[in-house]
Order: sequence, then C-alpha cells, then structure tokens
Amino acid sequence: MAYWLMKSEPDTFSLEDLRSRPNSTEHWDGVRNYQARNMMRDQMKCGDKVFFYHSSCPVPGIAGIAKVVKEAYPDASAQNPESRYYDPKASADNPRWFMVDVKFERKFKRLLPLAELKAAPALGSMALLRKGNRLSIMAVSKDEWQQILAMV
DNA sequence: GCCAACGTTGGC
DNA sequence: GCCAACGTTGGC
Repeated sequence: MAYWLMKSEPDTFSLEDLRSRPNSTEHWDGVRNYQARNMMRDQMKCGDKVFFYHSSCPVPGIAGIAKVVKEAYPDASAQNPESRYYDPKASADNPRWFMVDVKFERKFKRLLPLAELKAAPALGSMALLRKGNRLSIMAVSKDEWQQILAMV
C-alpha cells in the first residue's frame, strides 16, 4: 500500500465536502498536470491512503485522510466543453486526462498546518515542503506518513 | 495583491 | 530542439 497527498482548495472542494458526498466518495477530476496524472494513472491503487491537503486558504495544511477506492479511468470533464476543465485535445479515443475515486476516511481532530510541517525536522525532505513545488498530487513515504500522524 | 517557481505553448 | 512569452499555483 502506498501513501499520497492530494491538494484541494477548500472553497472549491474540502474534506467535509468529500464526507458529505454519496457514500463519502468522489472522483478526483480536473488534474491537468502530466506528472500528477501519471501518478494517478500508473501508481495509485485501491486501498492507498491519501492526506487531504487544503491549499490556497487562510491556514493551509492537512485536514485528514481519504483512501483510493477506484483506480484511474478517463476524466470525462476533459471532454465536456461546459466544464472549466475542458481540454479540446482530449477525446474518447485519447482521453489524455485521468482521475481516481477517493473516499473519506477520517478528519483530524485539528487541521495540521503547513507551518508545523515545515517546522518538523523529520520532514525536511518531504516533497510538499520543497520550495516552488506546485504539484497537486505527490507521493508520501511511509516514514513521512507516520511522522505526520504522530503530530496530529 | 504580490511574486517566485514552474509548466506549457508555439515560433523559429 | 531552443527559448521567450505566457498562464497557473499557492504561500504570504
């Protein structure tokens, strides 16, 4: 089983929003970055755990945990001209973009702020904390996962 | 709102 | 294949 971190803007889609979806499950559409797509398409497996990260908000940080419940399949929003994620280069033959389904697992007792993650010596090499990192999906090592859980 | 850091696009 | 211009992300 692998560990991941996925970013979402809580104004758009928060961990609470995920919890309130039918079966607490939602498809993770709108990823339009090849590195992030490749991780979803090639590496994310059912049962993998995901830190749900709130970005672009007053206190960015990890809100809780979700898990992968459906492996990669074409992101239909790429083929929908009405969607803000529409990509004219995507087609049924060549969907170009993919998504997975994630299910709410639990919300932390408190949001774990980015500032605290930055201050933790054990997380010094974490991808999330690298300067200029803008990937919306990234791998988390088992060590990092456990360190972070111990901080909540 | 600012700005650094990237990723993508497209002309050549 | 290079690279400038542009767009986006996301913390602050």
